[in-house]
Amino acid sequence: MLQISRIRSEKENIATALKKRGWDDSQLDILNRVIALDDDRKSVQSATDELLSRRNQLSKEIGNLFKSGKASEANEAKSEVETLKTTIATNETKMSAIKEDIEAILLSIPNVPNILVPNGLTESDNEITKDWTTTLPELPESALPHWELGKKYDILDFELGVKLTGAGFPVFRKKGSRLQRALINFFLDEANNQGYEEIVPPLLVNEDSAKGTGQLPDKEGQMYHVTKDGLYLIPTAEVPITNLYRNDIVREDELPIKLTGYTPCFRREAGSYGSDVKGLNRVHQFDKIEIVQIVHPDKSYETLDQMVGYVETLLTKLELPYRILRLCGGDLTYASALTYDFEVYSAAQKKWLEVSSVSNFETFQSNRLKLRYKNAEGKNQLAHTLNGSALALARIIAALLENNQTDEGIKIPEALRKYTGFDILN
RNA sequence: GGAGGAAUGGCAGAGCUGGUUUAAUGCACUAGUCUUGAAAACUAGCGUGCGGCAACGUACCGGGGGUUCGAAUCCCUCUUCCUCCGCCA
Repeated sequence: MLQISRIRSEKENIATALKKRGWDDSQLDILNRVIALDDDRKSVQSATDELLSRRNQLSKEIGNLFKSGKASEANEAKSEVETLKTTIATNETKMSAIKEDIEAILLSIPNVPNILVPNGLTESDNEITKDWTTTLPELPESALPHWELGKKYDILDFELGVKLTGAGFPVFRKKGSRLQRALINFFLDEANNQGYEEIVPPLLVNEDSAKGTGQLPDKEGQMYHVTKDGLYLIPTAEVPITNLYRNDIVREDELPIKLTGYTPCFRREAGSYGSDVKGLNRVHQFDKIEIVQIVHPDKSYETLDQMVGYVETLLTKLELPYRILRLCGGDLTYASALTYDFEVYSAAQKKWLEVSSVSNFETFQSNRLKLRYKNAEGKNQLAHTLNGSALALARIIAALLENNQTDEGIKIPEALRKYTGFDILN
C-alpha cells in the first residue's frame, strides 16, 4: 500500500511508473481522487478536533461547577455539549466513510515499478539479464520427463496424492523423500551460513498477516481459506516471517534483519491447466525455503543484488542451468517494485521452470505492516522489505531428475551428496 | 469442552468507589555534569498515529460497541493469557 503523503509529493512520477503496468489515464485519475478525499479528510478532522477540544474543556468546567455547587451554570454547559455531540457524531461518521474510501483506493494501487523495470505487459517482455542458452544440456532421445522418472525409480507418486487429497498433491517415497529432505537441509544450511536467522513459523495465518504482506485483498482466491477459524494456509513463508515484524519499530542498528525459513507452501492455483501443470511443474503443495530481509531504505537495491547473487550460488552448486529475468511492468507482482525471476532449464521437457523470485517491495509492505525503524534523529521511518525463494523445491527436483538422468540412475550433484547420503538415485 | 481470574507505554507496576491522569512511580534507554576512564550520584529528555510552519490540538490504557456533560475507570461483546477440571500428541 502506498502512503498518501507519497502520492501527494510524487504524483507525476508515480503516474509515469504505473503506466509500465498498463495503467491508462482514466485509471490514473484515482490518484487525484484519493488526494481530493484526503483533503476532505483533513478539513473534517480539523473541524472535529476543534469540537472535541471544546467538549473536553466544557466537561472539565462542568465538573468544577458541580463541585462548587453552581448547578445551574453546569446544566447550561451540559446543554451546550449536547448540541456539540450531534455535530461531532455526524463528523465522525463522515470521516470514517472518507477513510474507508481512501483505504479502498490505496489498496487498489499496486506498487510503483522501479526505473529498471522494463516496459511491456506480457512474459515475452521480460528482460533476460543472464542466460545460459549456449550451454544447455543435451539429452539422448530416450530421455524421460520427471514424472516418468518418478515412476521408474518409485520416488514420486501423483496417483497416491490424488487418492489422499486430490490433484497437485504429490507423494514422495524412498530416495525421493530423502532427496527432498536433503534439499531442505542444504538450502537452510547455506542460508544460515549467510547470516540468515532460521525461523519455524506457523503454517496458518490470520487475516491481519495476510493483509500485511499484501496477499489480501489481491490474491485472496489463491490461498486456501479455513473459514471456520478465519485462517489462511500460507502460500509462502514470506507471510509469517515478514509479519514477525508487523507493528514494530526497530532500532536502526538492528538493520539489516535477515531471516530464513522452510515451510510447505499451499496454493490453490485456481484456473491453471494444460502442460504447464504437468508433474511437478505446478502443484498445490510444495516445499520452499524463503529468505527475507528488512533493511534501511538506502540499502535495499544493494541488498536485492546480493540476494540475487546468493540464489545464483545455490543454482551453481546444484549445477543447474539457469537464467535470470528482470520482470516487465505487466508481469511484476502487485506488491513489488522490482523482481528478478530465476528459471532453471528442465532438459527433458525442454522447458524453463521458475524456481525463484527475488523482489524488493520498498515500503509497500512495510507501510501496511507498520514496520518502522527509528533513525538517528529519533524519527520513525518505514523500512524496506525484500524476499526471495532460496529455493522452491518441486521444480528443482524436476530439473535435477531430468537433467542428471543416466543409464545407471540419477546423478546427485556433489554439493548435495553429504545430505542425501547417496551419489546416485536408482 | 467446563469454572474462575486477568489484559495499562521497551519492561515492571499504580490508577479501576468515573472529573487537575491527555496515565504516577521504578527500571531500562538517550544527552549532559562530575571522573584519567568507567561505575555511582545528580540534571534533563524519553510511547504511537493524525492535523498544524509552530505553539498546540486530538485520538489511542487487548479489539469492537454502549452509558454519561465527561470513561483507563461503569455496561455489553469478541480475542488472548493465567489458575483449576476434563480430553490429548
